[in-house]
Amino acid sequence: MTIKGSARLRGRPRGFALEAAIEAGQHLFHEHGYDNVSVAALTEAIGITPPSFYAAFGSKSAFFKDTLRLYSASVVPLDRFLTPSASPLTALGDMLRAAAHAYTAHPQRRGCLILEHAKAGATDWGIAAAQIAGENRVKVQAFLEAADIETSGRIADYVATTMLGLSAAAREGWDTARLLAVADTAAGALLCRSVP
Amino acid sequence: MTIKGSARLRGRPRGFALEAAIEAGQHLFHEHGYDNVSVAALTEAIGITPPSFYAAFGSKSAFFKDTLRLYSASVVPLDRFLTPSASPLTALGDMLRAAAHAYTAHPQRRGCLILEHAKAGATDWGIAAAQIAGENRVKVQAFLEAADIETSGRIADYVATTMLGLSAAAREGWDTARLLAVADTAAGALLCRSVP
DNA sequence: AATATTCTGTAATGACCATTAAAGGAAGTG
DNA sequence: CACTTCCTTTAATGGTCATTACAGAATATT
Repeated sequence: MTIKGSARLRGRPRGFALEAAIEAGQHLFHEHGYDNVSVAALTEAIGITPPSFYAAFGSKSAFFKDTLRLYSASVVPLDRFLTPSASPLTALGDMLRAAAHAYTAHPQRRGCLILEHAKAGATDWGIAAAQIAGENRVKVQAFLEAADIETSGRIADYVATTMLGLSAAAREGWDTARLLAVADTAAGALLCRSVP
Repeated sequence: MTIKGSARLRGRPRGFALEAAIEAGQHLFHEHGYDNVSVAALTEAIGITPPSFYAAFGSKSAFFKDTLRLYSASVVPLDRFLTPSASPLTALGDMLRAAAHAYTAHPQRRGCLILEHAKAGATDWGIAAAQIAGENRVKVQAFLEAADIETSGRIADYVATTMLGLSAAAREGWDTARLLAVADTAAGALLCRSVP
């Protein structure tokens, strides 16, 4: 019944797959939010008991950070859009449109797992989410600076705010078409008077 | 020690002011969010004990709805901007700039109390917040339709999303200048290619 | 086979949560 | 003054929460 074989380990083998457990937790956190997901709900979804959960992941917040890592590595392909191919501002518009799609792709799990957890106060899991969000904003700004775009900070802030708005609107239940129209409008704003 | 005299009432008079209590609760909810404010914290801030709280307000969520009403009646002067004075799109831009200011006016209590609570799942307090947010969006759209602006729904959605983004960015700690620059960019987008 | 090591299950821990039962206090009405 | 009505206080209620002792089970090493 062993599943993941990094092998070489001594004692009783783990009876469940780490990655599948993290994915199940990611889905729960994404749908309901950190505070509304209990450890009991997590262990039931994974199919294990609390001691197995704590032996494998340490704590609820540490497990949440694992799901954050999996999410940012798999769901948000930021670097796919930040390539020096076409016009940089067009690329950002495409990124906004992709976000509009991604944030409404699954009827549950609306919005962005990272952004929706980045406003929590001083909790360590909120800080972790805010840090990833900040790193992504820095990537956007660096991408603009590399393309010699003036007011890169201002445009990066505008894009980041629009992503926050799209994520929040998705969580309020807006459908793909409405979010896509908003992304189109924002993308047009980038092209129109980007350096006022 | 009676404070508010609606008089005419029979029994022992209430030992605290209703409105001051609601304002204190509004500040706590705004700073920490509904779930992170316990009834114990509320009663301590007000200076009363739980039974007085429940006798006066019924429940925590009913009290929160009271704070929502006070907030939307006092803090968000939406109708101030939706007057048929200048250009409608300019008015919306001014509204966005005012939001950027309001959402960062108090170092605690960042963002919009209503918008930040409008994404909660099926809780009655979340539904109440979402309803107020929806009503405000309808007001914006009606304002645009009254001015014979085409694609009023699309523009209302763009403005609503921008407000959501501004509120979320404020909660992440952005200062007034950054939010104001974002609002300027969004306001420019409204004027530039509003009917694409 | 013996032992060390790691996982798993049952069941509990203490903390906090929203809410309330019961009794006493303060005002009005008769 | 007697009585009703409403507020306030103390102290509890049952529930859920994240986390963990403890004992048993499964694997590796010796």
